[in-house]
Amino acid sequence: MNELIIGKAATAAGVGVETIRFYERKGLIEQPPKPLDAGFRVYPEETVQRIRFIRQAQEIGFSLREIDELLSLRADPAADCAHVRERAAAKLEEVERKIEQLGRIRSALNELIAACPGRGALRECSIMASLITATGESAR
Amino acid sequence: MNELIIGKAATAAGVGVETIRFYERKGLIEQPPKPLDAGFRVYPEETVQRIRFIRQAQEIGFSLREIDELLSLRADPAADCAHVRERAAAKLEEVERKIEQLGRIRSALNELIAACPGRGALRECSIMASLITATGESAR
DNA sequence: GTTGACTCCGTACTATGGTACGGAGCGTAG
DNA sequence: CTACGCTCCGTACCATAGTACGGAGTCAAC
Repeated sequence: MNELIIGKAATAAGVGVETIRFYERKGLIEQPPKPLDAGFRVYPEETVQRIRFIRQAQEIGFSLREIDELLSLRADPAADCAHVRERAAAKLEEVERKIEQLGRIRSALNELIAACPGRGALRECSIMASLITATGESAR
Repeated sequence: MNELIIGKAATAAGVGVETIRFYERKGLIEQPPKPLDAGFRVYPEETVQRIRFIRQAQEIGFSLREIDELLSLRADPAADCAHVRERAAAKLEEVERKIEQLGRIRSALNELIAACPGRGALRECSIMASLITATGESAR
């Protein structure tokens, strides 16, 4: 059969088997029930998506705890909408701060690359210098 | 005197004294020389900037090792320009990937907030759902 | 000239996010 | 029907990024 047992799910998601089990222990993903007739657990495709999301969210600086918070944000008609909205707005602000900081680093990198055009005349320039000029911050 | 000894530098940078020492051990910041006449080390203002940068870079998912790499990127006329350029370009790509992923999460959060407008009619909707529709990804 | 706050330095401990290991059970191919 | 690969589960170990602690020295104020 071609069912998504743990090893295949892991491969599909680009992680190791142990990582999936670790996320299960942490409550980040749900452990599928063990078939009653005693066999191996089968994972839904959605779990693979979920793991991929977890990894990407980690890359941009969210901890597993924060990722869990993100993932459990859901606008359910039955749930407390205002509360969800509030948390989503807070996360949104956080995300926007990150985007801004990344934008600054991007500018600094671009400046650095421009200052060092393969070969030719070049002002001396470091990331820190670019960042300081980029943010307009100086002696204080 | 109002010199930037470690405690003041730490306060100014928003970290603990131990964190500064830790970064020194890791080579992320330079330990200022101890005054010959035996006293406390004095930190330049630049170190405070540097620590602030380190913290911000951490928030967006760079490890200390990567931050060290970022910080040591400098276009020095005397240095190997092509090599610096190459590493800067690689970092830039990484930064751009992060910005994209953050953008997707931002859209998903906005969608979630829109789906849950304080009170009223609402489609059920989770971050994962938003992300999947946002990225156009589906069954596969 | 001693007290109190702080530095200095080494070592130890902590939390997070995994990774490795080992014994027992399951399942399919030959 | 058995050998091999995989699952299952627990426990142990690891790297990263700090945080805490303790004893000795320093500085500044009273």
